[in-house]
Amino acid sequence: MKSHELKIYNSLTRQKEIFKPLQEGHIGLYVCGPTVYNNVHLGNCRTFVNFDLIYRYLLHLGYKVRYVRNITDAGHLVGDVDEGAEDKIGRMARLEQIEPMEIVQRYTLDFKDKMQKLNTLAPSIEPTATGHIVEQIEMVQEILDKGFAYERNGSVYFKTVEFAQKYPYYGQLSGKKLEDLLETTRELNKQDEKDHPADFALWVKAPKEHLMRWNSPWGEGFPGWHLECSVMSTKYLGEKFDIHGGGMDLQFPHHENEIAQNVGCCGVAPVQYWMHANMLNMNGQKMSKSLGNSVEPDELFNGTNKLLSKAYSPMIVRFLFLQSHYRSVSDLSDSALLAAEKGYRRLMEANRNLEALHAGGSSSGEHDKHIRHLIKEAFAHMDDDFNAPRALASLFELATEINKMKSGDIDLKHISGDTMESLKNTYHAFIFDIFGLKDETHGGGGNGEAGVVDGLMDLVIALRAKARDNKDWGTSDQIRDTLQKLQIQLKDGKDGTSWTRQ
RNA sequence: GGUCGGUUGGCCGAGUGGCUUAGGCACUGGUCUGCAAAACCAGGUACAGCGGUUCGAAUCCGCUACCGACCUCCA
Repeated sequence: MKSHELKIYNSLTRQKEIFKPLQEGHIGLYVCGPTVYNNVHLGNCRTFVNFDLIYRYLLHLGYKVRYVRNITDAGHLVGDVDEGAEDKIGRMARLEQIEPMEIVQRYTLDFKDKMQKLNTLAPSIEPTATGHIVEQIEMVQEILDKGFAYERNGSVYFKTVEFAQKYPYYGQLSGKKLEDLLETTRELNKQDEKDHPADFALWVKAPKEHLMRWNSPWGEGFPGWHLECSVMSTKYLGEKFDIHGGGMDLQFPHHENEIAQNVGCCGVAPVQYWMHANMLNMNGQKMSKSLGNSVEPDELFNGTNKLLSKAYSPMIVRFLFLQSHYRSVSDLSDSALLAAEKGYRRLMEANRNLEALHAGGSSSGEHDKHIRHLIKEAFAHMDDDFNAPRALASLFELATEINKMKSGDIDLKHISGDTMESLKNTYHAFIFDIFGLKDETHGGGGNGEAGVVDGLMDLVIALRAKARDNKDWGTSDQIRDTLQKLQIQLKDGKDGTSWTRQ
């Protein structure tokens, strides 16, 4: 365990707090995952990359983390329960005339594919709502037993108002007052069977045409959307656990209701630190199909969208996400992606330059001190509510130092071996372990071909060097131009030629 | 309408009371180079508007304008 003082912004208290796990050295982390009724939304990707960063940093600090991220494959409705709401997955299944579980399978695979491309670590557990119907029914029963729910025509609703009167919790997370909620909620319409508009469904009676249905003590139905997270976090992380995350838009009502369910069932507030990741815009506006500024992850990776001038690899997208803080709105645009690509390449280049450097002397001068300071600073920024953009800025300042060492502007004699080693460790840890980036500017595209490509390139570069020694510019340029067409760029420097993929 | 958040230089994006030159991209100058590209080094521009608190505010308070989120099960 590293001795860091980690601060986390807690949505519940609206301030940064020093992080203390419930159990020394262990962390329970729950993140609300996707509803698999469609290709994963790019904004959703940002949220999961942000929590991947958080997960990775906690691991880096030496914590044992149990990271649970659910997959919602039932219960998430389109429209309003009272007006013939339809399950999102059931709806897609009906439209495409296939089984709901085919929808679930298709989009779960899509989701995992994108998560893998973005180099996120797999969670420890990825439970599904349909895999926990029994547990959900049990929790509904417990809440009924505690008196915080009522059955009505085969559905079960949570008594929000009574709950709010007994416990001080309701509205705390989202900063809402129940009176305001009641005031602004629509008039009760005649079909509404709930006692209060703020009551929400724990179990919903399935209409005749509803595809996804299970038996329960209250008849055939399906679980309310908020319930699965309460059930699965409790089952895998306990009644109280450390961190619960999700997108900002889940804060209300999803997370607020989740707390109510947990407290109503178990009598304790479930979460120590609530964390919410902010939204992703496209060209300054919310990404939406109606605005015509929607971009799918695949379109981004393939460059098949009108709003983009070219394809951007997943690592560039990940880098872009790292450049803004998780609690800030981030704006995606073609120019932002182009800028991210350049920045990403500069960072990777600096890292390769660093790897080729060898530790210098014993004396330590001004630059040695500066480098040590920047290293310390980079970690301090991560400790301050996972401030990746600031940590990244420190790495870029170190990049300048690295490049100066390479060019000889900084004499390696004035850099101690310890500092050099610490610098290499820091760079490696940040880029690959914490930021979760991969160097796509070199190598053979996986499959263990990197070594072969490197060897071939060494050969080609050596042959070209020979031609250049003979002033055979024709051959030299032929090699350079042919490689360029293969997206490989040769870079003639003072101390030989290097190359990168474009 | 209610609640909450935001408005930083050409663009993106950090920063919450006094030096942060934040950083990235773009731009300009230079270095390197057979030519070129790339790379590297160096440099400038900002804190929505008005008023207040303070010795001192991008940072705190108030008002105005604009943008956004949630409230209506899009992360």
